[in-house]
Amino acid sequence: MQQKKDTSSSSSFARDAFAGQNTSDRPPLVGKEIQRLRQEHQLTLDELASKSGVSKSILSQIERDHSNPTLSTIWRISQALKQPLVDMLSSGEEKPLFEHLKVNQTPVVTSTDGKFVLKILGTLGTVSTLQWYEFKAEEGGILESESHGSGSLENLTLVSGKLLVISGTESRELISGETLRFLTDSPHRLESLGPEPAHGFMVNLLNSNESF
Amino acid sequence: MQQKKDTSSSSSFARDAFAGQNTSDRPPLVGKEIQRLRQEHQLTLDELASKSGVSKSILSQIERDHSNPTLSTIWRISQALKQPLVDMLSSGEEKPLFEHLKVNQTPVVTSTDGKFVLKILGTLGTVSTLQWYEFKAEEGGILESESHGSGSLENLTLVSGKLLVISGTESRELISGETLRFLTDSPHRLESLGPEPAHGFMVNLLNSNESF
DNA sequence: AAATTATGTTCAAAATAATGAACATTAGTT
DNA sequence: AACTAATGTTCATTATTTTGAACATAATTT
Repeated sequence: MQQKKDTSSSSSFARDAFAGQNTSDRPPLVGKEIQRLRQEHQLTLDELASKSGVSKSILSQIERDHSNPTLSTIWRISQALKQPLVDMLSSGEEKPLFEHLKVNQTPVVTSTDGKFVLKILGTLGTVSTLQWYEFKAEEGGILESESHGSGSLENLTLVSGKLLVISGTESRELISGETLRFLTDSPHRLESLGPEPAHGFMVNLLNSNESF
Repeated sequence: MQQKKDTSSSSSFARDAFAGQNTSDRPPLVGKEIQRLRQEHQLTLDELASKSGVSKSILSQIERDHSNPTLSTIWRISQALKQPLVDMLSSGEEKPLFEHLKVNQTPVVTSTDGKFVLKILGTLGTVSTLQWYEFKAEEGGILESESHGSGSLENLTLVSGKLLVISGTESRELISGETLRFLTDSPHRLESLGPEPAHGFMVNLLNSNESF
């Protein structure tokens, strides 16, 4: 309806609201990524405009981060470029190609008796949480865990040794090479039966959000 | 192209452009999800408004999908609700992460020379796909992989041996006990440097390229 | 070089998202 | 019930995005 008298009109956005790099305290800047994808697809602004239904003028501005696009606009662009919307947004934030954890940087959890050692290899948390570990336990080593919340799932793979798994009232014995999945709604316990040390991997899916 | 005039004030958006469910041919409807999160945090519209800096009137409309929010608006809301922006967009429509666990569609990763052995420990697929493996590779064993799709993440932990990881133009050398995470947007390659066989664990988060 | 074509950028106008205040509705009290 | 307080919705206005057309700038052809 009404326009700023200021003739610099369209560029106020970038300077005022989103100036600078995306230091994760600002909305993601999608411009460069959109431009990259467009050029990768060998499309001109005109072509992308007709494919997406978004005018080429606003495409031009969005690519230069001179506009704060609407959800529907971003979505139409993402469709035309066959790129998941979510990817387009997150790729604005630059992520390092490698993350290299040295031996002493890997978090280790040890049971009270020192016989059960759990190395936390990675975690990933968003809606639900994912964690994975390597574990080593000499004979008699025991790991006790509380419930991880309803719907949480534990996946154990034994590389060597023997392991007794007790969850709630049930129990299983695992031998080398076997994998076991079970719900961790209730407290559970791992016990190395020996004689050789138990060694294996564990992947846990923790259900953080109740929903449904 | 997009919208007609339709004089009836502010609600033309939902009816004309976004009516109905998000059947993945429309932009995601974030309203319900935002409302859910707000209520989960026990916030009123007023409180969320002051926390996020977004006016409560537009919050009300967004929650009812009567407005097509701007990227910066969605972002400010996501910040106030401590929810990754990307999650808010994708969780609008998709199901909970672990409904059913199927051991199916095991990804085909073939060692070129037979010296690299991948044991598939588990897979879990929904919005994004999770796979984990144990691997063993004698000296000189090479595993080549294509890109797993944008946003995919590979997590390698080496239990023993030496491993050379090349992704795109960069490379790293892993020794026993170390962990490496990297994006697998581009083709990548693992090579066992020996002399003892490389043995380790791998967790892959694959980004499914559909939806939105 | 001039003319033509292809591509990207700016301009004024129209559409619509965002705001603050008034209004409506529910929930809790007297 | 009537009153109040709390919360959510609509209204009028303002601020911005989006559009289509005009403009600018290369790149190619004549």
